[in-house]
Amino acid sequence: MTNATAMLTALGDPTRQAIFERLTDGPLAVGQLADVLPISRPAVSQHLKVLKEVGLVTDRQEGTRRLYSVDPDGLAELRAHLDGFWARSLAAFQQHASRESQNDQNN
Amino acid sequence: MTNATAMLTALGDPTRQAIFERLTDGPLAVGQLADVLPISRPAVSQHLKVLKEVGLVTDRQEGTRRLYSVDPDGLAELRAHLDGFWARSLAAFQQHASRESQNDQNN
DNA sequence: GCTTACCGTAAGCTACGACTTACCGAAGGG
DNA sequence: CCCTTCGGTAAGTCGTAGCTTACGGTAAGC
Repeated sequence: MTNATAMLTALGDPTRQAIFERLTDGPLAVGQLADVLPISRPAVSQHLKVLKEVGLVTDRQEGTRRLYSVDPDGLAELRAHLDGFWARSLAAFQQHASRESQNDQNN
Repeated sequence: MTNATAMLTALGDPTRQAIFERLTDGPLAVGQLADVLPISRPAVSQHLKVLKEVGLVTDRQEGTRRLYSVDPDGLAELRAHLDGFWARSLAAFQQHASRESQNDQNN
């Protein structure tokens, strides 16, 4: 399992999607996320741990609070992986289309 | 839940990731996927159903077999959503950086 | 028309993942 | 120094997602 696939698995949970999407608007503390989301603060911590392990977010201490931000490098890696999907599927589609036109010529 | 987030949730399962990745190399029948993957054929069918519901794959009848392909439009939609994440996180990062330099001037 | 290949769906089981509450540690403020 | 705020971790519960086997249904081949 590559890192990008691990990122996709991490973002598979809707709650983690919501957390990550909030963080794209700027850094947030754990409590701030818990105030907005319909889950408890420990639950938010657990989700943030998963997102951090796959490299999608970063955390830094800010006094007594802990601010989480999206990791641009991680997000870039995920986008690159999706771009790979895109390139290959496009190539496969064009190959299929060319085979189709080949068949049309034969008919 | 937007369609793009539903796609992310669908791709959250590693088996579905494997299925989708295989399909990026070209259309495949259900049995062909089941031969390669370490799960039974009905399990593959169930995964394909999920991927189809969110618009990530398409199916067409080919005689007695059923060929599944990646849906370029669906993949494009997912990429666009990721690009939104990227744009917003970049803007937030730059805003944070500008605030930092502001603070540096004040110190 | 019978058989074979191929596939979707139903029913049921099991494991895991997403919560909760409870507890503890670290950092600041009075 | 307390005390309060803030957050990570442990333990335990519960729902559900993913898998299997079993069955039925359609298209092609002889």
